[in-house]
Amino acid sequence: MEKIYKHQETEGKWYSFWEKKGFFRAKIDPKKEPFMIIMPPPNANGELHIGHALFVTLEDILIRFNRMLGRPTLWLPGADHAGIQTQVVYERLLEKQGKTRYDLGRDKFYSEVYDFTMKNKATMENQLSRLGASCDWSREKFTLDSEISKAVYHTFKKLFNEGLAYRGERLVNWCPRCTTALSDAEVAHKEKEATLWFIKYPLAEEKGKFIIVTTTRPETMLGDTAVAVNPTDRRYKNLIGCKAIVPLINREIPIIEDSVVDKKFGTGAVKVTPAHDPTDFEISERHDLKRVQVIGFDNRITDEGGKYAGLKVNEARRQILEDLKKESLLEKEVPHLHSVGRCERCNDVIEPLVSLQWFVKMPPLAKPAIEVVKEGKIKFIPKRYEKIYFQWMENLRDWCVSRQIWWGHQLPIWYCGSKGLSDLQMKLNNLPETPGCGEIIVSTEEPKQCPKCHNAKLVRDPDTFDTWFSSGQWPFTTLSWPEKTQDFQYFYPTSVMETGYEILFLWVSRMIMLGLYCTDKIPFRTVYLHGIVRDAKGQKMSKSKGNVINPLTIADQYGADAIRIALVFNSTPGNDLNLGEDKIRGMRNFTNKIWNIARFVIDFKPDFYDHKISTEKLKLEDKKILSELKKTKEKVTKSLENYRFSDAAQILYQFIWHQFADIYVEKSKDRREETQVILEEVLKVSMELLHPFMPYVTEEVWQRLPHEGKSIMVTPWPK
RNA sequence: GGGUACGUAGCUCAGUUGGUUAGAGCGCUGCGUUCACAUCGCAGAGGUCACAGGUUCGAAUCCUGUCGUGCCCACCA
Repeated sequence: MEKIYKHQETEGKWYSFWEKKGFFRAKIDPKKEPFMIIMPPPNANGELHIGHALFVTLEDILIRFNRMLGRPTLWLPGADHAGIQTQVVYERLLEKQGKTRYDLGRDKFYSEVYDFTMKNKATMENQLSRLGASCDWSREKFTLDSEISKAVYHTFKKLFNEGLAYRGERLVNWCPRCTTALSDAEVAHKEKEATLWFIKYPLAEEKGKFIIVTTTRPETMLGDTAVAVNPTDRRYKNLIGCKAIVPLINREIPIIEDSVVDKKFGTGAVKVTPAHDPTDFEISERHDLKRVQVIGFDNRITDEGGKYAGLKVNEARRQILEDLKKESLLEKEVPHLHSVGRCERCNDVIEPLVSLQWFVKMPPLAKPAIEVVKEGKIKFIPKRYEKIYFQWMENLRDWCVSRQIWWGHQLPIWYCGSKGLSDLQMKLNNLPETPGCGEIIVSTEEPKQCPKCHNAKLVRDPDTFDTWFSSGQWPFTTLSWPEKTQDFQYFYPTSVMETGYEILFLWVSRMIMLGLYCTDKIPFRTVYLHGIVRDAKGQKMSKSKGNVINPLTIADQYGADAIRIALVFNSTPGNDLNLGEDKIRGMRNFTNKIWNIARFVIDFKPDFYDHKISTEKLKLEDKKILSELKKTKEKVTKSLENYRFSDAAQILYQFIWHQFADIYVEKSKDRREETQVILEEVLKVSMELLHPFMPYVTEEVWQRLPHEGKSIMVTPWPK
């Protein structure tokens, strides 16, 4: 054997060996209890990053461990079309060529993005393989596969028929850059230093007197339809019911009372802009106020804004402040810290706007989803995330599932004639007006005509589903639901959902809700949440900081085994982990240590030695290493059963390096004929225990030792 | 404002229901290469477990408070 272990030569060899032998393919055995993980489908719009390497490692450890335990084991891989994110990525590529999606048109854009996605998907599959992912490629799925789409439509139809999906005009989070509505979960709030302006609104009845309101967004005053104060605020008691005048546009608006107003904030009087602020929208519902939309979907002031019409929001703000100053209506301005919502995908500032969208009612879906966790039917690791989950689930607003983008599942909704569409949809998609009765038809297949008026010219809703609406059904759509296939019957509910804590709300909660709703069963029994991989100093990895560790480059350099074990060594569930090249190098050294123990054991060929361990001949050191091996077996098994990957890895590291190599191997040197069989046994079992963590080097060594069976991968877990 | 987590060796972090001299990796110091491995070995230094109280026979671990840090959520006009 060579002096140095060459991962470049072994890794590819063993992966294709395993694949050819069909070891990744799950086989149903009704007599045995299955183990199954649905792989969180990576977004097919780029390459794998270190976060993917972490999930591959954790899931592959669980999969290989359970497979060796003899359970029929399925790890189902997939890829996500990742709606908005992919569309943003592709639009940025187009931008470099000076183009927009509108230059291509919907069909061409879709097919280009499709090709782009397929290319990325193929790259990622290759990268997953390189990391040793022992998933069942024969069952691979993509979120836009036709059966998956059908299942997604089926679910929506069910929701619609049962009154849980509805269309409504609501205040939604609007991303001007993506030109789409977003769900609450897709908006990231960040604190920002801003200004709080105090603006004088003249009183209509008393000349020369004012009520002073405070705002961080003076430009929205164009859409003010009231001034609100707290009912218990004595300062304004006799103004309630009076009128104020919105400066610059001279609109007369009522002064009203509403308990949502905080007396202590600013002057205690707030301007109410129902069309552009969630709180104000609610006030308008309580007081039946008009909603004047002054900011358009293009982020410019609408015609309602009088002389400011057509200005961009920022320009309008500057102009309005200037004009207010001229009229001496700007009382003062003070620095103010407040949070601004941004689009999670493109980072543009979110504009709350009223628009007609499709929603899914949350409370009826959330209730059972809370119960199954409370009852312990689904367990979270670590447990503290259960509390975070409850808090979120108990305060859910209805879920806006329609997106005004082109990349994704187009809504399975048809309207009889264009009047079913909103003005926004007509404009964004440049659609012609067509006659019809306006009937709404939700169907998994294109309907031939309107059931009401028999009009055959139906218009399909141009919007697409929120990506998370389809991925929220991933645990069962991948198993061919709603058909009750053998795979579905046998493997569902799945065993573990292993994913990052950052998508607890976006994804995990939706899977639980939709899983229960669609299948009447929990989608998985355990939720294991991992943290974010940071650099050696705990900084978030980013291209601009130049501290990104590319898992594939690192795997080339140090081996997939090294990066895998580095990712679990000394890290804990639910917490972020720091990873530097030093740590990976250290694990490469561990790989080489294993290799050299193997050289010592395997390259020695005594003329004769007994191939069975005979208890009478055992010396103290032999007994010691064998009993340590036994303890190691027990501890590693227990740790893996309890998802304590780091413990298991450290136990093995300590045992192999410090007890086996440093002590026993040294002591064995004087009496090789007697110890050879023990060396072989200890090494073989060590490899088997380590295999889930470091699949390649363990296979390479195992194959060179006396063994039964074809591969370490399918050998029984040491007892 | 609410929630949650963290503060342990120079650095990065483990430490599962409280129990003997508190651990690992990297780094550091000294010595050592024919004889598996310098991607190595041997020996070693280094911590009042943020701080202050409390519970206990016993606390890094449980409780209360203080200081500091991170993250999440929220209708912070």
